[in-house]
Amino acid sequence: MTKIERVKGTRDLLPEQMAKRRYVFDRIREVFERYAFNEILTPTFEYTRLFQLRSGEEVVRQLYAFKDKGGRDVSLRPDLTSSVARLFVSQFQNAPKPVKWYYITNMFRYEEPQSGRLREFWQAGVELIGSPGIEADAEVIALMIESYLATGLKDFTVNIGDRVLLDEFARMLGVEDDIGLMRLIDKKDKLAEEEFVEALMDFGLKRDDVEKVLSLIELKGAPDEVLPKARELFKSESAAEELKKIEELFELLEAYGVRDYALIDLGIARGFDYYTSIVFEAIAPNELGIGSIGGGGRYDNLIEVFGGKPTPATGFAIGIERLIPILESRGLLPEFELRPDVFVVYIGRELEIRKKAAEVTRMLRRAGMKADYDIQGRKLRKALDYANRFGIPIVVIIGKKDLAEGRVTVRDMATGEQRLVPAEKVVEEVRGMLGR
RNA sequence: GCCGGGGUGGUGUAGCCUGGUUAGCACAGGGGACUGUGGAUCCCCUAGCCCGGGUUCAAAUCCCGGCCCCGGCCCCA
Repeated sequence: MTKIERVKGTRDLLPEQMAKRRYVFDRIREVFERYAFNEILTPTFEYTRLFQLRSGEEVVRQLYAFKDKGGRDVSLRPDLTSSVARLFVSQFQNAPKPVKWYYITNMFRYEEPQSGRLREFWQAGVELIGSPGIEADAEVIALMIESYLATGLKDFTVNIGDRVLLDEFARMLGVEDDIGLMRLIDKKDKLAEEEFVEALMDFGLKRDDVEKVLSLIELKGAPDEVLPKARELFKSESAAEELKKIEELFELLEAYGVRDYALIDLGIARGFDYYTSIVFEAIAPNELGIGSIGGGGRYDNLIEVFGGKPTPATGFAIGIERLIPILESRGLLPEFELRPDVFVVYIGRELEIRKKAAEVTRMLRRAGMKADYDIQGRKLRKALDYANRFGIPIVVIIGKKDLAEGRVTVRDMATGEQRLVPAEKVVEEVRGMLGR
C-alpha cells in the first residue's frame, strides 16, 4: 500500500491544537467586532492575473498557481488584500465610507518552510477602506495592539515606519532603486553593523551616504526622542507634513490607551511594494526564530491599480502560526478539556440494555452535558479503565439487574463512590455531581 | 530557488560508523487472565526500516536521485 504523506509545508491540526486555535481566533474576533469591523470571506482561489496586477515580483514567484479543467489560470490566495480590492472595486465603491472588513482565514504561498513559515497558513486581518486620515491608521494600529492584548500577550511592540520618509530618503541619496535600498534597510537588525555598512557600500552608496543611512536607522524608539532627530534629517515640506502625522498618530494612540505598545522605527520598509505611507509590524521577543507576528500599513493607490477610483486604504494581518507558538511558549494558552463529562457503560449484550445506554446518553446530551457511551461494548472493567484513562469524572453503569428495578448506577471516578438512582433521575444526579 | 542537519511500528527510540540471526525495547491500541466495578500485575495480538535505483553472494546499514521533516538564506505573517 502506498503511504500518502502531507503536502510539504502543510499541517494537520489535532483536537488539542484546534481548541487552542479556536480560543485565539475567538479572542481576536471579539476585538475586531468591537471595533465595528465586519467579517468577509473571498474565494480561496482567484485568477492568477489578480495577484499579478500588484506586480510584486516576489509575490508572483510564490504563487500556488495552476490551470483548472477549463484552462483558466488560477492561484490560491497569497493574502486577502488583492481579493478585497477586487471586491471593493466591483461592488463597494459607492458604499458609505469607511468600509471596515475583517477576515480570519488561510493563505497559501509557495515558499520553503521554516520556523514560523508554512505553505498554508492563517491570517487574521482587517482592511479599512476609504479613510485618508491619520485616524484610520490609528484605528487599525490600535486594533492590532488590542488584538494581541486580548490573547494575553503583553511584551510586544508595534514598530511604525513610513514609506513617504523612506522614499524621500532615497531621493536625498539620489538612489534610483529605492525598493532595493528599502530592502537593505529592512535588514538592519539581522546584520552586524560592519556587515550592514559593507552591504550598503556594495549597493553603491558613498561613505557619507552610508552615514546617513546609519543615522536613519537610529531613528528608532519613542516619538519624543525620535521625532526631533527626524526633523533634523528630513527637511522637505512633505517630510515635515508626514512627521506631523506621525506625531498625531501617537497622540491618537494615547487616546486609544495603547501608546505604550507603539514605537517609531523609520527603518521599517515592509516587503510589499504597494505600501504608500504609514507601515508597521509587530514584534514579540522569542527564541523560536520568529520575526514579525503581524504587519500592515497604508496602501492608498492599490484600489486604483485594481481599476477603481483613487481610494485610500489601510489594514494589517496577524500571522496565526507565528502568534500561537509564542503564546504557547509563554504559557498563555489555556488547556482545554476534550474529554466527556460523563461516560455511559452497559453490562450485557442484549438490545434492551444497549438501547437503554443510548437513551440515557441522549438524556444527558439533551441536558447540555458532554456525554459519551461505550459504543465499543467493552467489558465493564475495560470500560472503566477507558474512562479512567481519559479522566472522565463520572460513569453511569447500566446493568440488567438494576434496570429490572428501573435504576442505574452513577459512579464518581475520583472517589469510587456510587449511587443507585432511578433511571429518570440520572440527569439530575450527574449534574449535581458535576457541580452545575 | 539555494544551503546545512535528519527520516526505523501510532508515539519515542536501539541497530547504521565497522553490510550478514526471525529489526530489539518502551509507551499507546486490541484481546485475555477476571462472565457486574477502574487506576496494579501477567500473557497474547496488531503494527515499522520514506520512495526509487545502484554496489554486493547479502543493504535499515554503503552510493546516487527524489519525497518529506527541522533549521538558515531570499521573502514574509
